[in-house]
Amino acid sequence: MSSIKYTTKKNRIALVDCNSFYVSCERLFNPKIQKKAVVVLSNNDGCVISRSREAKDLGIKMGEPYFKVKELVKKNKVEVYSSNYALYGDISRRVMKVLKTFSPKVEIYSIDEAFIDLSFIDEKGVEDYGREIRSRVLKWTGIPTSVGIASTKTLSKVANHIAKKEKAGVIYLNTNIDERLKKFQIEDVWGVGKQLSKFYHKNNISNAYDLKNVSNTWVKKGTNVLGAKTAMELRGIPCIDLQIDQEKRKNCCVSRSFGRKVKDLNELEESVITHCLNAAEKIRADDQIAKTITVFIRTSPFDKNRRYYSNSKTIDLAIPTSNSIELIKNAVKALTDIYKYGYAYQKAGIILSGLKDANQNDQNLLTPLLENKSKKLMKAIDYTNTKYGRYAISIAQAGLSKGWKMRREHSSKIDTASFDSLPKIVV
DNA sequence: TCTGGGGTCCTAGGACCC
DNA sequence: TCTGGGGTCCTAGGACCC
Repeated sequence: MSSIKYTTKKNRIALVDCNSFYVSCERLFNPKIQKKAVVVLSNNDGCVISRSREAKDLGIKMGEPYFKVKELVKKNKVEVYSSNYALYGDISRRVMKVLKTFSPKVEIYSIDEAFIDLSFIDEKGVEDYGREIRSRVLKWTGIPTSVGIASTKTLSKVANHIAKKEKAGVIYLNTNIDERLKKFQIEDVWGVGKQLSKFYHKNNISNAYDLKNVSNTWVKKGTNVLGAKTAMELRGIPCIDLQIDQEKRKNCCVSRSFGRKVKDLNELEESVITHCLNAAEKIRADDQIAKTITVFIRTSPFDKNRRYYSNSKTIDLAIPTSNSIELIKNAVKALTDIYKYGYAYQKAGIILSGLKDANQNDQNLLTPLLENKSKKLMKAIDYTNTKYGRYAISIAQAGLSKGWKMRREHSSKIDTASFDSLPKIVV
């Protein structure tokens, strides 16, 4: 296993994970749903993606299609919310800011969780430190969290999982590790998904302890280097480094399911152009340019009565760019190539890839000339849209009707950037 | 009727070169 | 009839994550 780098230094890593994050965000601004069963739905009100403890206890599963639990929801008076990512993103930034007061080394792993290096904290004091993290985040942001602490990222994930399950708040996985791992199902291990679970079960590895005790060569042969890293980490040998500095994204995807089926090429075009505008704006905000653009469309994979069609087309851009007009031109070309008449489309999207810093684009003599021409226009559009709201300036092809737009029937309409939605206190 | 969206990393295999 | 071998680079697709 010489190919896997690891250190033998004694680490302490905490994983802080917000409890039912989206639900907790909605609860912040709505005291009435504090003790109630609450769920938050994915885009298009499609699936349940966040559940309060009470909703979990009712048997509502993560990722379950909303229409399948509608009856249950009605019967038990579950509060239902469409997702509000602007709000969750804002609260997330506040939580992360608090976490950074506890350690110089914080990896923001997702919208609702972060790894924190606590190696500098004494072993005896680390559990108390974890409790302090919980209470400060709760006090300063109102968001409840669970904290798992262990010697590797994978083990801190295990500890966090246990903390949530046992409602313990903080778990420091330091003693009786093997006993804990024996009760930890293999499919719950970080990095073990559906396929790997199947493979491990077939080979009589059914819990984390089993995986910890098989040979590295065997794991690597049967899976890949990531599988072997997971096994090593379960042994307490750190193989997955903390990623402190936020690297810029390498791809940028914007896609949506439609609120209703779409057959018409013009409507598909409108949606693709709208996605294109959003993606271009995103990468410009990071000062990036794209090398290629991919357009994809598909019909519903769940509709058994109709033939499934899914296709995508990637275009290499002659000159990498973040220019909306240029990107749209290529997107429309790609869409026309893959569009087939007669299908009821369910989703469309675009992916900008091969992203790099705009100022690195120097291999082409023409580049500065062409880029400058449009840079000012793009800047003006971005500025206006930030100041006066999304879509203040758009382009005509993006359409105005947008009959294909997604459903959002349960929005709380909370906007933390707007005074209108601040809670009112009546005295 | 109604099933999300946005990422990362790894690997196999093709293209290409000498 | 007989059609090298080894290296690099790139990409599509798969698996995983939240």
